[in-house]
Amino acid sequence: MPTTIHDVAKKLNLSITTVSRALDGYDDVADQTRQLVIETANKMGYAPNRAARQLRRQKTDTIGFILPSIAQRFDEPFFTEFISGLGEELSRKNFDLLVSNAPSAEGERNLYHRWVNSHKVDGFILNRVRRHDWRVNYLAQSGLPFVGLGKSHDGIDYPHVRIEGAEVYLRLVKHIREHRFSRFAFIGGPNDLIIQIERLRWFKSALQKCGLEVGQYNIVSTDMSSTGGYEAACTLLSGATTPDALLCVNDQTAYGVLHAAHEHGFSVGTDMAIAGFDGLRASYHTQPPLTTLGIPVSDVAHQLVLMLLSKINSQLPEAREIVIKPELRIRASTGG
Amino acid sequence: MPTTIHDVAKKLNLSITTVSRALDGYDDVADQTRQLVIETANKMGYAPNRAARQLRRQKTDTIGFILPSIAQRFDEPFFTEFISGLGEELSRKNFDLLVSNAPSAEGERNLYHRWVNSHKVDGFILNRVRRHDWRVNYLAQSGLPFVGLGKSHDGIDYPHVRIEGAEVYLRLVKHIREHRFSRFAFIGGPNDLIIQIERLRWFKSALQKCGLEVGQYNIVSTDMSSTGGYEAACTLLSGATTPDALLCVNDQTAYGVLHAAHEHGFSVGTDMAIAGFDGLRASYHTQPPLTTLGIPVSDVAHQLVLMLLSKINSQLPEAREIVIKPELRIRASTGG
DNA sequence: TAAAATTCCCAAAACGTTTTGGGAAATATC
DNA sequence: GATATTTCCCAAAACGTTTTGGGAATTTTA
Repeated sequence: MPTTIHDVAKKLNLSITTVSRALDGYDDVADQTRQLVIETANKMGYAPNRAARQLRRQKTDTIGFILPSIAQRFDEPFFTEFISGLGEELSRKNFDLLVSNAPSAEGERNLYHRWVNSHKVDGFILNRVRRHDWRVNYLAQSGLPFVGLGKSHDGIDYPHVRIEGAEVYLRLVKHIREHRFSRFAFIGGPNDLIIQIERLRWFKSALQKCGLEVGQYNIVSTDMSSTGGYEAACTLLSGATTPDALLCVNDQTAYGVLHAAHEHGFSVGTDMAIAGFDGLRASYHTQPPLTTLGIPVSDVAHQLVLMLLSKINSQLPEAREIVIKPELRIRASTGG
Repeated sequence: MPTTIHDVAKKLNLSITTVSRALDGYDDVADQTRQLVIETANKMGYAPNRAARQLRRQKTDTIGFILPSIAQRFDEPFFTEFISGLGEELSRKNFDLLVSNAPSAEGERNLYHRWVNSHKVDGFILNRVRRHDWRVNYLAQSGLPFVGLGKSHDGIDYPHVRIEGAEVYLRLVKHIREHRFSRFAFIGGPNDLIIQIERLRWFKSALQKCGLEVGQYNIVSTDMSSTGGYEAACTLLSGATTPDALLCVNDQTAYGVLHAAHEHGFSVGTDMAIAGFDGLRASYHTQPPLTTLGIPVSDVAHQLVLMLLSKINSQLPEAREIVIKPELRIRASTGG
């Protein structure tokens, strides 16, 4: 049986009110008393019962992250880094992180409903935002605070982090051109994903600025897994005229593409250029090391947490949008 | 304001007791009434307030997982798969998963204390168990249920999953020998980690059975990250007589080792054999694809959850130990 | 028909906090 | 010396459930 506030009060012959207020730092308790309370509370190993506090305060000091059901496979290091970043910042603020992964689209919906209705979290962090995202609409209507990595086109205003990669994408394409690669292809993800929409736009725009054509057939769609990338690249590289510069929507996809390229006998970096997006740590150790556009995943997670917490603690808008520019990391996979 | 049980009761002119019992499936409420209650509760979007229920029931329906502080970098796909497995099984049982990552050894200790004292979780799942593990001692003494992946040598009995890899390790070594590799080295992790102890033992025993010597200098210790593996391999491969068969304590380490091998001009699979352990999905897409001993990470996580829940719900011992044998997955990195 | 058993429901207590609205003692002000 | 102010503390209510211990109808049994 853990010690309760009653135990502490009894031992000191004080009321539970005083103990509570002493620990919470109210100024209507004598310094001497406060010292005593804090000491004995520590000595007795007292920690407030979370459920009782939540019930009384009507907040949970917990925020929720539900892994989107598109990422069924869940083998993406991106999420590990992201979740880790969330956890870091949250624990610094004495908040907890409740995670769950949705088994299906329907299951995902249920999870959100349950967590909202049963008051389980004070707010949500969204990831893999879609063009029209029911989560955004649902949460906005429910009134629960939330922030997102990416902004949906639903006309709803919410604090978010946005990646601005147009400029750096142009630099990437120019760099690849300098190494005499010219037949570009884009290995993308689901079409309604914000990151897909944006990254594909940057790709197209960069090619255009370099005076290159991009045929529709050179833009393929995957589920953004390594296997998805592998399969897409296999078909792409089996055609008569094959592309020689494969730009991927994320690093994960690029891993599969690398595999396929090797299997088809290409020498990546000389015969062919391959690049990713995200800058996962693992990308440094691929063979050859992968050129990629690095996003400071942990920082992004930190920022999202900070935005969410300030939204929770007050209604003040603070920063509505944080813009982050990726970093071009040139490695051997594009000729170095 | 979410709807409470009072709202439902008032709308139906029933007592909250009856509503509560109807929803909980007690048999002292008329079928007709129950139907009505369930219907209107659904229609009103009622979900029991978690905090209130927890407070009254004295359980949280939440289990905790704290990422060990050794894995600071947190970029290991192993954990993503593992956490995902935990989440899957838990949500199936209507439990939640609270995660946190410890910033330091001290921070880790504090987290456990806080979660235990404030009654935040009904149980813990341990990972990266050490030979002498304070977590095991602390939790056992606190009386909170817990299970672990691996068993510490503290003489404390707790339900756990154990990997039994001696036999399959021998098969791995034999396979590598058949491809004419003979100078073995082991790229391991911290010395007091159970997985390091076990895997190193299997390594040594397999070599012995094949009539091979293993010099002490051919066993190196890393932090089990890709970078750790990279650095260890770099020193190893800079020596006068270099090993030609590098067996790694896990896949993550092997990724770095692969990188180092390529950098030193070796052709992995012909000049040199490299193998991992864990069977991460990503290992299929390395160059060359990595030979590894596969562990069904999701299954392991499921089993751990089941053991923990049965421990929580009753004191019955059920299964005290589940033994799992890795699967030998031969790929090109050891000559195919 | 009376007693016993069953069916269906409910009022009140409890879980462990925080917050409200004072109130007694000590100190300061006139 | 009397009043006003400050200092320090506390009893009780509240948060939204679940559980306890009946109790009033209704049905069955004798």
